[in-house]
Amino acid sequence: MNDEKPDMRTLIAEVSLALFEKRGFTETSVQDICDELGVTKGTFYYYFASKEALLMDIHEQYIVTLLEEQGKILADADLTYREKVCAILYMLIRDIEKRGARGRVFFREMRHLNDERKAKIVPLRNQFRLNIEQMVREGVEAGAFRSATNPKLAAFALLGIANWSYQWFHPDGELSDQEVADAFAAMLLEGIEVASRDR
Amino acid sequence: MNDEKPDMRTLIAEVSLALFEKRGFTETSVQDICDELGVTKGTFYYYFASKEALLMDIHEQYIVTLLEEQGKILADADLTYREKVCAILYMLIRDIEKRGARGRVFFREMRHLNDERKAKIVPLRNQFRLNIEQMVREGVEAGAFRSATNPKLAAFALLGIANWSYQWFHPDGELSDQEVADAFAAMLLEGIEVASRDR
DNA sequence: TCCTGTGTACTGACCGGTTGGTATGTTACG
DNA sequence: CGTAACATACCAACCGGTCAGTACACAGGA
Repeated sequence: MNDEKPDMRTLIAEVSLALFEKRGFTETSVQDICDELGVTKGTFYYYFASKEALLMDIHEQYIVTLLEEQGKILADADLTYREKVCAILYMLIRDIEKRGARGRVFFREMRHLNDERKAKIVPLRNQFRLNIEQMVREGVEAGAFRSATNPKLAAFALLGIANWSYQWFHPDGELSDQEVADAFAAMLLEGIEVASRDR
Repeated sequence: MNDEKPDMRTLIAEVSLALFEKRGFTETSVQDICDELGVTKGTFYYYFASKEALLMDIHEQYIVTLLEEQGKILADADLTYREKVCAILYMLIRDIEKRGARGRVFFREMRHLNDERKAKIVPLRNQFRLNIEQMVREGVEAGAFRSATNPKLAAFALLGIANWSYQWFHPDGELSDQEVADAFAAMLLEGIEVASRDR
């Protein structure tokens, strides 16, 4: 019903996000944002205390949503450890299409938050990684993953593969998000080498 | 003998690199660089045509050296495909210690180059990836890697794993660069899952 | 040996333009 | 009539970059 609620604050955040992604945080002036919306700086500072507060908003929203989605996957008792790896990878790759801009801004512009604000975001970001690490650890204990697996490094590898996709993956390319996620999961789970080892 | 040749141009580049890494390209003013060196802006612009020209210098030096090193590894006929994967990974991880600042600046600040300059760097950057892709393709043909392997995605996975390390790896941590590289190579080559599939 | 010319390396003052941010109106509406 | 939602005008600080001028080393001619 009330589908159209302009909500200037949200509008500012959305437009800013697009500009931050395209040109970067520092390279986007408050004036640029206002020009894009056809308002003046008075409006901006009526809704946000500072340019940095706006950036904080974007960061908080992104990581919190991400953690929620991850939580659902990891808590799902019906999934095997293999399926959890697939699901996390798919979630991150698909994410590029869904909230790619948010993700790119998140990784690239975090350093522009002041220390106090960073201290709120970084633990959340780390939590995301630690959750994966914990899942791998349990997978090792449950016998699903090799005993030689270092859970910490496995988590970093998974995140590296997924997050690096932000640099090249386009949803309208030759491979779909699902295909890419599946291929990555296969590599991480089974490796690319033909068997020539004892097991 | 003539070990000590101050060479102001090199000095400026070194100091700038450190500042760019710490604070970012845009956030580092030419004045900051000059203050650090105790010279004036006139000196800076005597040696560099612009702030961006300096950034280009840093980029060019980095990617060219990297491509050279990679070439040596990939051209080495004595190495197996497995060893080549290990060597590339080790090269990139060890690189973090050796020229970590250069690498971080390279990935983060490339967008501040103008189109013309980017057109010189991007192909070199792509070449690095394509070389890995080609190596994987040959490995598949030679029967060293699974036939199901997508060389393009495998190259992206390898680069993702290695390049993401820039975000967390510290050479003085609990794991050495060699250990990390080996563990990553094992994951990519053999996977983390225990065998439960047909092959 | 002295004088003079010349290029290098650098200084310091300055430019127009932009920045994030603010103080103070003005307007529309409940 | 009061308050929420803006507009307007402005600020000091800073930005990348320019430019005329200069200290000094060194070369060469007399």
